[in-house]
Amino acid sequence: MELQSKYNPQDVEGKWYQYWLDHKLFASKPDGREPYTIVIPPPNVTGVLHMGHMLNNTIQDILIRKARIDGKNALWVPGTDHASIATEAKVVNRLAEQGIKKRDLTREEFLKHAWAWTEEHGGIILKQLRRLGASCDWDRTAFTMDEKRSESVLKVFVDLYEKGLIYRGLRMVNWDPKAQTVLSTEEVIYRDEKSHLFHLKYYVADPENLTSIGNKVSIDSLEKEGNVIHKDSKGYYAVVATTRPETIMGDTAMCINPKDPKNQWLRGHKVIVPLVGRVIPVIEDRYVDIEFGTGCLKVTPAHDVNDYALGKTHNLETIDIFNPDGTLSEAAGLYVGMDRMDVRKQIVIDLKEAGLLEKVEDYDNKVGYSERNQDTAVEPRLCKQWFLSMKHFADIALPPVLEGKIKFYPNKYVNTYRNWMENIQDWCISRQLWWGHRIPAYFLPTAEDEEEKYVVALTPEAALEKARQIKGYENITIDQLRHDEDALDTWFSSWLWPISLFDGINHPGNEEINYYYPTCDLVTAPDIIFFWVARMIMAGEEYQKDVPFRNVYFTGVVRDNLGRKMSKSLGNSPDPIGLIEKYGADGVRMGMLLSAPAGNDILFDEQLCQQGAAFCNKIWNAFRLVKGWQVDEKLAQPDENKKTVAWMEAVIKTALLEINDLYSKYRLNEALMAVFKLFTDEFSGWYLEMIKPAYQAPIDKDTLAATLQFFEQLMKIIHPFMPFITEELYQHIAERKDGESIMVSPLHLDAPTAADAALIAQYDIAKQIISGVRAVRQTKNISPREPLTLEVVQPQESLALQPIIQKMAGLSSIESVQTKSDGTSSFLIGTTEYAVQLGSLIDTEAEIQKMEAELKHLQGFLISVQKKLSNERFVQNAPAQVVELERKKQSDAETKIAALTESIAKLRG
RNA sequence: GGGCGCUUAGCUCAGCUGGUUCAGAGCGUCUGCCUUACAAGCAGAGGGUCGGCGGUUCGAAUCCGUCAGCGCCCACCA
Repeated sequence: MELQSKYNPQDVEGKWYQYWLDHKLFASKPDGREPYTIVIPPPNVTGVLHMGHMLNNTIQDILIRKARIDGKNALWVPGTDHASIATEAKVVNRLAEQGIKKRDLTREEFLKHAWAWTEEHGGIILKQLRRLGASCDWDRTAFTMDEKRSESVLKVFVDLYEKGLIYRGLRMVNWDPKAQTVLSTEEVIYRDEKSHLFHLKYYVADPENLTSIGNKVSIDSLEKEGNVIHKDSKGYYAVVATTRPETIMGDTAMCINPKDPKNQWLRGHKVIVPLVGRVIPVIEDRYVDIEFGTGCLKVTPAHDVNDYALGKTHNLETIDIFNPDGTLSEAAGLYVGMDRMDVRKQIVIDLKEAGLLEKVEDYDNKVGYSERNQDTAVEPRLCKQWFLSMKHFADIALPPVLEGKIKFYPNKYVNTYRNWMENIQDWCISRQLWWGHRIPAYFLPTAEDEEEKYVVALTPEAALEKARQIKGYENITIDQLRHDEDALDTWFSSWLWPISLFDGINHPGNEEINYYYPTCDLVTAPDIIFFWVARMIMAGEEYQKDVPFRNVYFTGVVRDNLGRKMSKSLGNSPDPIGLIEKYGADGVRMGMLLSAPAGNDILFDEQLCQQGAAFCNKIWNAFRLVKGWQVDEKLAQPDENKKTVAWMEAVIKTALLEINDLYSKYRLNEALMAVFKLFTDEFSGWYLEMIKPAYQAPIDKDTLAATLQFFEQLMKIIHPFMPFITEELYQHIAERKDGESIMVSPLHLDAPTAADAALIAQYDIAKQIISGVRAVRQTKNISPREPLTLEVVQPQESLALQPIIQKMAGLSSIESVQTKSDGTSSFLIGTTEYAVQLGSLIDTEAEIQKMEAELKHLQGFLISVQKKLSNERFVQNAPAQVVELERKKQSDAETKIAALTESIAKLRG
């Protein structure tokens, strides 16, 4: 068949993907082979593919396909995540566009909308992954909220509750006023912000008593003691520095450090909250930093974690001044109904007007934002939530990583992991959301002032049974049970992923979980190391008593070529599908990977995709060349071809060994580079040129057969990186039966031998000679077609590979000589000199200059070596090998210098 | 405030336990070629005192100290 001179990915990619699907080539079932399993980090079900996914999934696909080529039973399980906060927010937004408010809907109505949204947008991302060539076993596609996964989640909740690890408690938690739900500590991202430190006046409520403290009788004497006393026309006041003036309505104390000399005068007094007018006590606690601000801290127990702790210690009243949506509540008394951010602006104006604002300073502080919703600051809030006690999980999840049962690539994340585990906090797992797994807890009817009572059970019926065992509730009915309204944190389902995908929670010890678990590699971004990676290890140890994966490959952040993070607002993120259409999936895969060392950020440059596309074209054309050769069945294989075939075989074996080693270290970009060089330089640049028959001349059948075999091996080696073009050419190399595929055709090569290494060394010298001659042509401006004669000066042994060198360097002959002729340009390979006869083309002066430059360099080199060797301590202390090497360097340099000196002298005549 | 990592050619990066695989690769640059597979190509060339300083050593890109710059993670200083 006729092949076009340009490779067109569009012609083949769709075709082969469909072929793989039709023949179920991605499918895996447990069998006798070694399993190789990856579970996909489930993308948001309603998300679209971005460059991070491209990188991440390209890597997974490479690993999976490599495992298939290695003959393993490879399984890549796909799926999506319900992403409760993000998805619920999207649904709420869409409803808002239609004029529907979430709070006007029942839970059931809302969920109907949410499922509709999921079905509409769900799975787009998985379709997009197919364009990339992702070889997932699609029949296994799972969803964190499908039946099996949901059942697993609820079972685990009940189990952990029964083990006493899940509890319900009143805690200061992080509240997202926009999504109106609580978040875990991990979901809060702190950002540096330029803000202000407002210095507010808190007037002393009982100034008449100021001078009667202890033995002090006058303000003067107080000041002499080091007190810093503020006074204006309205009286004495303390200055409190705060970044959040809008919270003063919640102040229930002011706190000083008992050791603070500046503020002794305030001890035991009361101050007045500005604007609010409430009188609050001055309390003392060593928590307060004497150096910060004025050393006076306003205490707002309802809205600050530290203040909450202070409030507990000092028995302070807690005034919650915010509504769940971040507006001010009735309890605030002022600014009721206004948003907290607006209040901040307004209260500053009002404080200033009232003369209660001493000054404003610029101040850099950190403000927490929801990881999923980065435009609304998180509010600390006191409320009752479900928590998972983490100490036990840290205890079981830390050892496997520290002991190396799980390896991290790059290894530096082990420290991060350990640090987190050692300072673990309990995990707040409830969310005030509807889209998610509803918490299987059921509240019993109680009186207003009575503490809440509840039971935890898989079903309402089971809950009823449990409830009836509680004293006083023997006759309760199912309608009287109130199912908890809250849903679970999304990660509470994701952490079971490697188990729940094989139904290991619902059916422990089933065939699939036994075969596929633990999975082999996890490929993910480091920003979810705590959210997901750590917790999967916890769940794995808890429920399977084994690690969920052996290796974790952390990818970097995809940035643009200026090093900026890709973001929608910058518009610097290319459309992945657009890239695939432009460069082909193979080209984009190569482009992604070329600059992606494990764990380093990748600076994505579209130009790299171009390089990938160019490589495809290179492969394509190499195949075109081979396919175009006419074979002459009667032609005997020339010796040099036989040798070159042996050499190529050695090269491939050697390269494969290196490539496999790079795979094992997850240095995939380097593996790809090695593959690229193997094909481009060794195979195309050298091998094919060496065996290429003269124009329109036939090739012998043995060489052709060997070449096709190499081609097939090379396609298998390249396949993990570039699945489409390799499948296309694999099918062209020989007749393939329907259903056969390169993907499931394992490649096994023997390790290279010493003889292979010797052969490679021999060809290396030949290549150097060829390059030497080409360099002479270049500098002398001689056409590659102009036949030349090469002289080998005083060869120590007969020149190997002479016919090949002649052909590749365009030489008419190669002669051994004792002294080189006049009119030659020469170069050294090792200690042997090679001279190209140039006749009248020779520029003697230029030759002399070139040689003198080299001579000078060699002399300098010789001096440094001699210096080393004349150093007694070096000769004594250095290993014999090293000294020997230096001696060899010395004698080689001397030989070369002698030859050069002689040549120069001769040229000079 | 604590911890981790990085700094090598114009760019992106390799250089593991100190010594010819020690100064490398790819891309880019420059030069010459439309050579009958490929101009998305071929051939050739130039380019770095390995962030600064100090130390250990016969010998340092490599080990130690220190300084500078960059990045990441964690932490309740309002």
